[in-house]
Amino acid sequence: MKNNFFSLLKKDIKTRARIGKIKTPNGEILTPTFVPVGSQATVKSLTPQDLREIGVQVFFANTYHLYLRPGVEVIEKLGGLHKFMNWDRPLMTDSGGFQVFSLGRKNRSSTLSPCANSLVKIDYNGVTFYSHLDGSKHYFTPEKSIEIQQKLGADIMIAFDECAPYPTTYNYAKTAMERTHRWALRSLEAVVVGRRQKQFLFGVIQGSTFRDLRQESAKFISSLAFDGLAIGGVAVGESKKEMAQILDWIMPILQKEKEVCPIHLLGVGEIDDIFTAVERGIDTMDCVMPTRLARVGHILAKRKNFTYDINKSIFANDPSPIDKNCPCYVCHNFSKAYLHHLFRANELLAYRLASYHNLFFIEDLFVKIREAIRKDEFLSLKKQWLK
RNA sequence: GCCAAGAUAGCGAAGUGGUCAAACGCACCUCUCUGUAAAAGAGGAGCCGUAAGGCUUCGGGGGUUCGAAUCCCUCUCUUGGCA
Repeated sequence: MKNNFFSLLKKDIKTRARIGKIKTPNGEILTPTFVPVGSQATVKSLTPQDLREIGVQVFFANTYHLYLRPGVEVIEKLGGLHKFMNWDRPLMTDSGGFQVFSLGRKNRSSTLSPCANSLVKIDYNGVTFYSHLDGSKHYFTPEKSIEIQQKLGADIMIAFDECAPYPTTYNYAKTAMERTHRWALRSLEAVVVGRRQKQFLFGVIQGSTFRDLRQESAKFISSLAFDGLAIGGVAVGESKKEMAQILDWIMPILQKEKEVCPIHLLGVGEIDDIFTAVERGIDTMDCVMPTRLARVGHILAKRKNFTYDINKSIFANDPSPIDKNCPCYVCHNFSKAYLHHLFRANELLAYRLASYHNLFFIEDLFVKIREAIRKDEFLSLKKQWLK
């Protein structure tokens, strides 16, 4: 089964896990895969060459960040995002919706509605927000987000949505979802085909932790002419059980309504979540986790909690690699003691080596996952990792 | 040898009669991080205790005072200057 954009290569016989291929003007993406986050047109501390070595197929830049700095015009003049940062593989841009809402939520007690504080004002048309850089006032609409994303020129764009906070009331979740739906329609209409090279657009499903809302959202968004689907509003504070539940509610609907269509999970990426998501049919997922943890010295490894803190003094004299089972460049060339030292000394190489390894670890896991699905062994791989 | 300045928790450095178990920075310890305002953030940090609280601290010793890191005497050491 295939269309021009996405093809399904293999379905797991026991779960909804599947292997697919996304075809973009800048190359193909074999799924399931991880999408590292590089909001400011960089996966922090890593070069495009590093990313290639690691096996990164696609990463996730951000409309909000790039719009505020350096500005869309700058990137447009310099030939678009790919050229600007010299990344010639697939690229996604987030709509900026998440930032507008989550950054505005400065006061954490005001979780019921982002409007409870003054930094963000939502109206029927869009969102007024203030720059975290200089406090300047800006207005985003679905059309504006799409316009920026088209100028940036990523292969895959995300429709402008409202991510309701957690916890929230049923009524607010419904309001945010309905707004997301209206904005989805407008996002679709805003796309100017042929403006740049072909860009694909993903619609976002919302509905918080409410079953009927999630299902309604899944049906509505998948009924539209999006190239792909994205699930938003998860990993925002709800339990892992709730997140799995949400996927259980909506994935069958999405896969039925839009049979040949990639499904992205927004903002999820802890190791157990990866299995949860892939098992339910998720094709791509982005997350800051591996890169953010790396920068504070939390090293991913196949052990309890899948992470440990290289800053701990017990590693000061440890000659072993940071992950003895990992074939990556860092694990092949440096000791725990060395990385420990780099972190203690605040040396820049610390962030780079840790980020390199952590991303490699995740990418390598996805290689294993794809291999397992191919052999119908996904569940046994999962069992082996999450015992 | 004389004169001057100084000695505060691992280091640096506030404090100059009570609100000081002692600011602040670094280092240290613990925890947190899921569509990146993140090379971040929160907390701890004399000793005992989960806590309430108790006990011992501001170079050593002695004194004044209801009360001293803070005032006085003395010793030791450090740093300048003069011989």
